[in-house]
Amino acid sequence: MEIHISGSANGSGAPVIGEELGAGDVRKGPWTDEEDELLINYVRAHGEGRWNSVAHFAAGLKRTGKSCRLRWLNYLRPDVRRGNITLQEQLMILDLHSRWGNRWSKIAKYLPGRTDNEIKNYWRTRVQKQAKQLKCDVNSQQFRDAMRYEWIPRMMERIRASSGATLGQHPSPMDSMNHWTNIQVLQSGNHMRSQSHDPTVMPEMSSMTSDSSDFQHSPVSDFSEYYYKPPSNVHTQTQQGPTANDVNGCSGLTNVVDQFDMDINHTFEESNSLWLLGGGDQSLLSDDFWNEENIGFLQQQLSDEDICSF
DNA sequence: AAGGCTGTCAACCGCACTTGC
DNA sequence: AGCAAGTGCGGTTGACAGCCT
Repeated sequence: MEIHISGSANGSGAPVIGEELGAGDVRKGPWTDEEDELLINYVRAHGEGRWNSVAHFAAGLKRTGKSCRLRWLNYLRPDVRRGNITLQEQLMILDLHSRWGNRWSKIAKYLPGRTDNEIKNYWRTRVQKQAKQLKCDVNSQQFRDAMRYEWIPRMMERIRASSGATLGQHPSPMDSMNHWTNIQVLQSGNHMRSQSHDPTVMPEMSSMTSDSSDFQHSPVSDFSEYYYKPPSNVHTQTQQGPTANDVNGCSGLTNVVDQFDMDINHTFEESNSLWLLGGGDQSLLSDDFWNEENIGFLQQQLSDEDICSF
């Protein structure tokens, strides 16, 4: 058995009692500065990927390939952003999660510099906490409705008030959000809330593939639930809920929504660098939507039976 | 001051998927 | 087609800092 005393892997400077080395002399636990340096040097020399070769090429780095990959992607990568999740990012996370569910890596692709791990942690520590505080399940229809019809518009309003002047001349995610919200409001009155859901069940998502599903709609978002358009080679029998036609008799809506999906993806990509990296009001950088004022407001909204009465 | 509690976040684990043979 | 190795992803855990009593 070998005990390691690691350095300040988390920047705290506090010594961390190391852990036992496994059968293969593999180290676990917090990374030391020396290990970080070894890994950085390895990536400089060999590039990303081939993580299982790290232990071979980086002498002294007794980590598994998986551990090295994780350390690099979540911490050492030069473009990793640190610090508070901005209001815009929070909004983006709420929106994308309502569409895709716990597809953290997919969501992370729309938040430059943020890792799936960071977003996942944000969701668990902030959003789920607030859902608990509001006494509703994070996957419940109630919570999703509150998020969609109250929280997101409210966040948009705040962002618009703070950054409208600087964002006004460019397409922004806010424009897409408005587009999206408007469509949903259009639909909300007559159908969506009348559907029965099991609020505790997160719909199965295993049928989705990673990249080809970029423009698919996850059943997690009830908006997409009704307008899900599976790939032509996929049978639709497992798809729950009525089709767009069933719901509103509007055969063109699926196309409208598909077009919107392309819009929002395009817009996000185009504008991310602008509005995330300084295009907006910098005062929002450390803002947090989950403050007392907003939570109080939301509690009030949730206490009303018909929270989307428009 | 000390112990307990809570929130945050880095890291690990297990499983699924992909790729090469 | 089947297998193994490599990689990616999401869930979970554990360490630590800060707050509370």
